[in-house]
Amino acid sequence: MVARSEESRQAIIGATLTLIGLGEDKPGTTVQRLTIEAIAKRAGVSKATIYRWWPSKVAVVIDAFVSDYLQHTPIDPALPADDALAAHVRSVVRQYGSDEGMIVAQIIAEGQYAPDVLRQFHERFWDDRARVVRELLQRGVDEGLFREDLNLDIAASFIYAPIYQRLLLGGGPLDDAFADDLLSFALPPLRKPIAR
Amino acid sequence: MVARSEESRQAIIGATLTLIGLGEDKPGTTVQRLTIEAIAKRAGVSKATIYRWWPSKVAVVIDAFVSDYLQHTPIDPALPADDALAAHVRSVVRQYGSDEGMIVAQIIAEGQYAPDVLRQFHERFWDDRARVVRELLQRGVDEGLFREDLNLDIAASFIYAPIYQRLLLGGGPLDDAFADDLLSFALPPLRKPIAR
Amino acid sequence: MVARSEESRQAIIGATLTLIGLGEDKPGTTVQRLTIEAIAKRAGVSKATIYRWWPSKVAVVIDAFVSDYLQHTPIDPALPADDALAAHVRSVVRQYGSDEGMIVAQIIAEGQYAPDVLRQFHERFWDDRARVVRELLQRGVDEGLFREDLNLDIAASFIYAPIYQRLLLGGGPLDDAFADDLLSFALPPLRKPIAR
Amino acid sequence: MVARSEESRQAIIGATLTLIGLGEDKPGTTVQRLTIEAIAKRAGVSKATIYRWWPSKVAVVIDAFVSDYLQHTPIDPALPADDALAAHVRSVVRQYGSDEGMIVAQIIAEGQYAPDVLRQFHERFWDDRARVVRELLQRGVDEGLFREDLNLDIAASFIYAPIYQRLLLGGGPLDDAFADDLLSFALPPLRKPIAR
DNA sequence: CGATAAACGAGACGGTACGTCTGGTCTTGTG
DNA sequence: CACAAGACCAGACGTACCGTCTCGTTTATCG
Repeated sequence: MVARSEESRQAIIGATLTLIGLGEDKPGTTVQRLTIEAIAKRAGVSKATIYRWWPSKVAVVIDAFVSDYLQHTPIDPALPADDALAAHVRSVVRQYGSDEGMIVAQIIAEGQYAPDVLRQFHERFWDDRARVVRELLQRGVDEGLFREDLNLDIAASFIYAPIYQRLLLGGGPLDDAFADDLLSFALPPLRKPIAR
Repeated sequence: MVARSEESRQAIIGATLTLIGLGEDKPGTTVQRLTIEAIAKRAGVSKATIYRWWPSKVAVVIDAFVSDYLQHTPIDPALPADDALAAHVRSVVRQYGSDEGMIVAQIIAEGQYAPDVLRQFHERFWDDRARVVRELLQRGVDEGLFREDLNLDIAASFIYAPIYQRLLLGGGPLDDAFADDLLSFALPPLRKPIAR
Repeated sequence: MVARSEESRQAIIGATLTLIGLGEDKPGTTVQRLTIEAIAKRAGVSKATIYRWWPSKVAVVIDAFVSDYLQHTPIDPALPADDALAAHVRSVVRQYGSDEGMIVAQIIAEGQYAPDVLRQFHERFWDDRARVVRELLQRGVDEGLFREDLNLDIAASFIYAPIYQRLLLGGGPLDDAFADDLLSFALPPLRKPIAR
Repeated sequence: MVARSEESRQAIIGATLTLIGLGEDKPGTTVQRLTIEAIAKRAGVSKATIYRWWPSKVAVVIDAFVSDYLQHTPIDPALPADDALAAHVRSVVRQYGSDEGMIVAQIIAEGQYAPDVLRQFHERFWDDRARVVRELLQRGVDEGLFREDLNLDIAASFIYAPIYQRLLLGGGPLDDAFADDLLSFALPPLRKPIAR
């Protein structure tokens, strides 16, 4: 018995990142045009080795992206919940406005054809972030900033919705101005109504 | 000079709809797996004829979908603006919950790799609907139902955002319950604050 | 009824000659790569017009070649038959060593696939020349230079054979040296044996 | 590394022979109409496999013809040189009068457009036969049958010339009568002049 | 410590589709 | 009504990848 070669794994992931334009050098294809053959060639690895360990090229892309590239957009526990949420949203928007956004968009695109890709996307991207935001919203409720009847799931999900919409459908840049528009639309209904 | 053959056009569009699962018979592939070769074969048409009139398979799909299939989700002018909006949202959600939604999702997916697909999507799907909703929102403002400082563009866009999110990212069914959640989240911030 | 357009005919023949590299300008394709479409385009003529008057592209080539290009290699009646034959052979060899030879070779090549092309070749190239040579051989017999039991048909044909062999199979240049080799091999057996 | 599949090679060569009409079954196209796609289909082989190992369809044809089909027309060392030559010529003429001749003619035809085809023809058909005939002529000289000043190259080449002429230009059948005509024309000049 | 079994590179293989090209036919409108 | 313009069907072209497979070759354990 021989253990899986960590060297090969790294080579494959590195080649993949380079090929989709996230590495040092800059070939820069799309996920659609990325081929297993190209990864194998650039990684100096046999096609069979890739097929042995990943079920599809998208799986390699997700693996590469998550394990070696993804930067987290943490939430500042020192800020009040509404400000922390605003900061988080701006950070996410900025992240999705860069090359990373394009890859995420392409992964979601591939997910339209492969349910397990979408599942992977949820497990490795979405769930963590949604949970963090849910907790933040709960904190806001606890702090008396947000209304008590808030449906955390729906709220957390809908705050992100316009970001993904713009990422996937376009219609304008993912920049700070957009983040501000988003916040000015989505924050008010979260707030506790002013006592009257 | 010889005019374009309407017969061929119909055959191509019909074959395309059938192949992606929207026709009478039910082959039912995805847009990704759909091939020009298959369309040509089923339409009894030469590949060259397709390439002559459409730049890509996605262009054929959009054309087929819009011109022969798309059902409009009209807005009832007799209802008050808020009720009309609610009815419209429920209608759109229901539409996207069906086979049509899958095709829209796949078109958007292809759009991640071809900017002009996304542009086509905007021109032939989005713009009309966004305009209609904008007008509806304006009517709501005029009727005194919605707040006067409403940014119509942003509002119209963000109302749709959760629908596309669920369509593309999953996370639950596109059904009436979802429509209600969406409305209960998105409608309140539109309303004119009750005079205090 | 409108008469056949001589203007079109000339344009088609001119375009064809140019395309196979015998015209003023020098595109220079082979007969194989020559297409009716290209002829039509360059002649400013519809494809249908060509198909109406010629059965195939090779027919156009033969027509163009024979009617507007072919140079005759006449036989000098002032010379003794053996010298006249030698001059004629040198002239033919020189002609076949040029661009014309390549076209003849290509016409013969096409003739392997179309019997009527070969027939045309005989009728419009070969028969005249063979007859002329036969007459020359007869003259040689009459003049007492050539043996009386000469089979004129066979002799005429076999004198040309090495020329076509070299034209079609290669093996060396079609130049004066070759003509001399040919003559020194083929002339002696024609001659009347020296009385012994 | 995996070795080349002899099975595939055989299938391709067999399919090719059948398609050009030399196999058991009898489709019988010409080399011109023969397509790589048809070979691949009939051989149950991928097009890529053919392209991997042969540069063109004519290369496949030559390979198939030479390696699996070509019959040698040996020279009988027991006969005197002139009789052996006559036997050889009759044998070659008979061979070229059959289906094999048609294929050879078509290969030469293709050679007009591809120099390397002609080169292959020389290397794999011509050179051997020419050498054998040269040796035979030499033997004839040694035996005192043929003249001592014979240019072996030219003589060997010119003996074949009328055969190729009739093969390629037609003008009559390649039968024994033709072989006899050829011999009665080409043999005498080879012979040593009778001492006078 | 030598056998053995997995992991690996290399790449051949049967397939499928690509987008381009040509052939030959047919249609329409113009001079 | 001959013609140009060119749309059309048919299908081959050569290329690129797919995913599977068989090769040796190379380790790393285990008997």
